[in-house]
Formats: sequence, C-alpha cells, structure tokens
Amino acid sequence: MTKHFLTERNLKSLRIFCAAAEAGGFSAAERTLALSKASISRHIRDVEEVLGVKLCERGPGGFRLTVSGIAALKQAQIALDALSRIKLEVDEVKGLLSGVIRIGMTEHIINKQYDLPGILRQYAQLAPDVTTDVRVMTFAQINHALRERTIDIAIRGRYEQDHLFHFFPLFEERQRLFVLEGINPQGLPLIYRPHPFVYELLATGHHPKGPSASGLEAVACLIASGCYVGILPETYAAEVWDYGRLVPVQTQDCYVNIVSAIIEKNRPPSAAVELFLQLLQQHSCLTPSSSKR
Amino acid sequence: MTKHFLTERNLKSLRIFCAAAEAGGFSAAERTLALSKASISRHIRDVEEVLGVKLCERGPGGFRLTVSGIAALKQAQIALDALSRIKLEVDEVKGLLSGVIRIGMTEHIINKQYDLPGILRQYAQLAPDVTTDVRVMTFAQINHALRERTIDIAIRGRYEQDHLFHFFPLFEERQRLFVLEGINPQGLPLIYRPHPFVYELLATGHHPKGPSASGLEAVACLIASGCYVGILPETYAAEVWDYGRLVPVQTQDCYVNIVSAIIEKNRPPSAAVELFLQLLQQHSCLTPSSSKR
DNA sequence: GTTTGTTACGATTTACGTAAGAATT
DNA sequence: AATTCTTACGTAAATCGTAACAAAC
Repeated sequence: MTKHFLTERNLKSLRIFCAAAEAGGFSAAERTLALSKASISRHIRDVEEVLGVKLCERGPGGFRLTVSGIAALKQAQIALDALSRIKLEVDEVKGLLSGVIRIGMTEHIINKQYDLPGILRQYAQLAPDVTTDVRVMTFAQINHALRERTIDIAIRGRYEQDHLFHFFPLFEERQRLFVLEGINPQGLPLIYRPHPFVYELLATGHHPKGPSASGLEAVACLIASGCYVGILPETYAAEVWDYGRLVPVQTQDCYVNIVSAIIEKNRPPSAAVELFLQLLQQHSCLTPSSSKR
Repeated sequence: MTKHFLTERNLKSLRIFCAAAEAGGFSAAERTLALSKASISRHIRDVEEVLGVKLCERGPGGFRLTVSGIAALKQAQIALDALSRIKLEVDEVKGLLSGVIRIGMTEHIINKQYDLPGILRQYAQLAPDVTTDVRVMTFAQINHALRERTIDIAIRGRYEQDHLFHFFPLFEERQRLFVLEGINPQGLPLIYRPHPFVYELLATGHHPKGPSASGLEAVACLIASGCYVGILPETYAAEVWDYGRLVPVQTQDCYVNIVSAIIEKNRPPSAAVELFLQLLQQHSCLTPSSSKR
C-alpha cells in the first residue's frame, strides 16, 4: 500500500501528465512544458504509484493512454479547470466590489441602538477594495446630493413620502422639545434649524421662531442658555446632560421618525452599495430580517 | 502586477485557507492541519498576493471572510473535490479492468489480414492490470470450454447456428482441399480431423476416410507424403509451400467460413471481456465499424 | 544510429518549525 | 497578561537538470 490520497503535489504531476497526453509523448511535452524528460518521467511515475495503475504506455514504440489513463486525464482536467476558474471568479467579485461608495448622513446617526461604526468596520473587512466616503450633511443637502448623485446612499430620518427615493427602515429615533431645567418653557422662542419637526412645531404657534442654529451641538448650547426651547433627539440630549440640565417639555408630544437608508429610485445600486445596504438592514431593529453574520 | 495564474502550489495554499476558514482561525487550524501558524500565515498571504484580494480579516479580534474570500473558498472547494475524485474514478475503472481474461482459439487465427498479436498488444497496453490467458484448442474443446466457462471468449470459425453463443464476425477464412503437386487426388483418402468441412466432404463419399491428424502441420505433412488429400486454410497452405508443393484440388469448391469472436449467451461479459471484444471488432474487416482508435 | 524513456547524482530552490516581534483584547 | 497573527532565520526536504543507461525502431 502506498499513499491513499491525491494532494496538490500530485496535481502538478497530473498537469504534466495531461500535457504529455496532449503532446503525445514526453519528448514533445518537453518543449511545451519547458521541463526535462527526466522530470516528466518521475512525475508520471509518482502519479501511477499513488493511483496504483499504469496511466499510459510509452516508449520508442509510441505513446498510448490506458483506459485508466483516459479516466484520470478526464478528471484531472476537471480539477485543473476548477483551479483556473478560481481567479476568474474572484476577479469578478473583486471588480464588482471596488471603487467608491459615498454615504451621506445626518448628525447623530450613531447611537447605542444602532452600531453604524461596527457596520462600517464590517463593510471595510468584507469589501476591502471599496473606498468608503462618509460625510455628515444637512437634511436639505442630503436630498440634493441624492438627486445630483453626488452620494450613493443616505442615512437620515424619513419624514415624507418621496416617490424619487427608496427607503429602507433601520431604527426608530425619538425627538422631543427640550428646555433648561427649572425654566418655564411656555412661550419661549424655538431654536430654528431646517428640520421637519421644527417646521411642524412652529406651525402650531405655541413658540415664536428663535435664533437659527446649525448642528445639534449649537441647539444644545442655546437651550442650555435657558433663553430658548429646542428640539433634540432624546439620546443626544441624554449625552449632553453634563453640559446642562436639559429636560423634555412634558406637555409636548414625542416626535418619532424612522431613520432609513435611502437610495435614488431610478439608479440601479452597484454591488458595493447593495452589500452596504444589506449590512445596514441586517443590523436593523425594525425589519424581521435581523439575523446574525 | 504579480503572477497571473494559480498553480497547484497555490492550491495547497488554498486548501490551507479552506481549513482555516472552516476552523475559524489560524490557531484552530494549526491542530487540524498539523502545521505551524507561521506556515499558515505565509500560505494565505501568498494566495492573497496572487489573487490580488484580501481573503479574510484575521487578528486577535477574530476571523472573518471577505466577500472575495467567500467566492474563493467556494471555488477552491470545487477544485479540491475534483482532485479527490480522481482516485475514486480511477479505482473504479481499475476495479472493472482487472482480473483474468481467458481466450480460447483455434489454430491459424494469426494471418496477414487479421493482426491478432497487435490487438493483444494494444489490449495489454490499454488494460495492463488484466492478466491475459490465451490457449490454442480444438473446435470441440472450444465449445466445451465455452459452455463450462473455463474460457471467457473464443475465436474460431462459425460453421453452425448455435443459440447458446453470441457470434461477432471478424474476418473471412477460406479452406480448400489440397494435394501434393503432380498427384492425382481422385479417390485418395481424406486426412481426418474433427472439423465441419471434413465431415462435409466425407459425407459426399468422393474420398474414403484416411489417417487422423491433430493439428494443421500434421495434415500438411501427410498431404506432402503424396498418399492423401487434406483440407487446409489457403493462407496456411501458402505458408508451408516450402515443405512441399501443395496445390488445391481444382474440382473441389472453396469452403468459406467466418472467423468470429464467440461468447456464451447467458453470461454477461465483464468489462475486461467487453473491451477485448471491442478491440477485436475494431480490427474486423467485415463490419462497417472498422474505424481507427 | 537514432529516438524514447528511465535511473543516479549534485545543485538549487522551496517549505517548515522555532523563536522573536507587533497588535489587539 | 493572554491571544492571535506576522516576520526572520537556520535546517530539512523536494525538485530540477545533466548525464549515463537501456530498449525499441
């Protein structure tokens, strides 16, 4: 009994055997393989030893495959073909998953219930050849950028129906009206920022329009001054607790919206975008498709 | 740019990559592969270099395949599977084409129009694991051996219909009544041997029954004595010309029969017999299936 | 004599393990 | 501190080509 299994070392010998069979002899294969007859002879002898059969008759009288040799040749070609296909397959995946993915998002997407940094890390690991470009933008900038296609995918709250976009719900965000602790919010000016909830509250007339603020931190600063009320995400207000005692105005309802991944409807998503979308949805707390891996 | 193609050396690395992916890390694969981490690391680095992609993220943080890695893993498993199947395939063929093939034949099957030695040589090359057993037998012995299954296949002339046997025509053999040159054959005793043509001629009563002979050479000797007539194949009579002037008796018709390969009908032929039969028929001058190789 | 494949031997190449280093948990 | 992977280096093994040999045409 010799060795029982073929290894990749034997595959080399099999490749040489295939070449010899196609060339019709060792001397002819010598040129195509750029290998000495001695080596070819050894290789074929090794395979025959492992397989326990004679693969071919050879000698000055000519070259002829045995029945076993024909079977071995056929199977070896399948293996070699599969081997050569690996690179093609990988190249295809590599080609699809390369380039740039441009992500636009509003502030404060990062929070404890949705691990966007973790998703980005996972994405970078899964598709290391894709350059990821992430930028924080305002609500209006995001819509413009999506239409202009200067970003590929957006992450923001969904407030309106828009037939131009596809929405993929990710998690729920709750915003409330906040005021400095101990201050009576009644009639205080509302800090203005371009956001649907601000518009909505101003429309009620309960609060006059106050100073404009750009960015959640600016809003928080102005609220903490005690002169204004402002709308903030609950989780963000909790985070900036240390800077001042921001408390929700109890008389006011909670604004709930669904933070979603958004792509333009008329634009077929690239493989890179599709993979990112898939990861985002896998981590979603809303869809039932929240499986692991 | 690095190397463009995967070779069998890389397949070894791919097998190690597969094992690492299944084990879920290098340290775990270390045991299953009986290989040091250092080697595993090198192997996977090499494959990544050839493929130009990162196959997996690894580190103290854990092990995770990239999308390219998943594709590579899948294809590599196909190649490895094909490789492992080679031995199974060859073993099957080897198992079928081994053992003994027992061939019974009459005298003088070898002649210029049918190259039986060449067929036997080709058979030995195609199926080197089959032990070939060839024996010359008389007509009666062949029939008996076929029925008793002490031979697997016979080669002899076909004179009768026999529902117990399958006949595969190979070539035409012509036999005639011969006499020594210058001798009047009329009324001379016919050399007896157990053969249908002898029985047939004796039944006509033109010649009395002469001495018994065993073997064509014995018949030729007796004819050359000038005292008898005898039936011989034309080609054989031509070969022994030098031993004496044997000439055909012109008044007598030529006996024609079809030399055939014969197997017992109720016995399914083994793969070894089937292959031999196939070779015999390939060289046949009678059937239209006489193609090359 | 020429062609074809096999075996022997020395030189190069390759691969492995040990051990030390770097990075993460 | 413990784990996981990577890199460096010396040693062991496999592979190749040259060359001598045997066999068939």
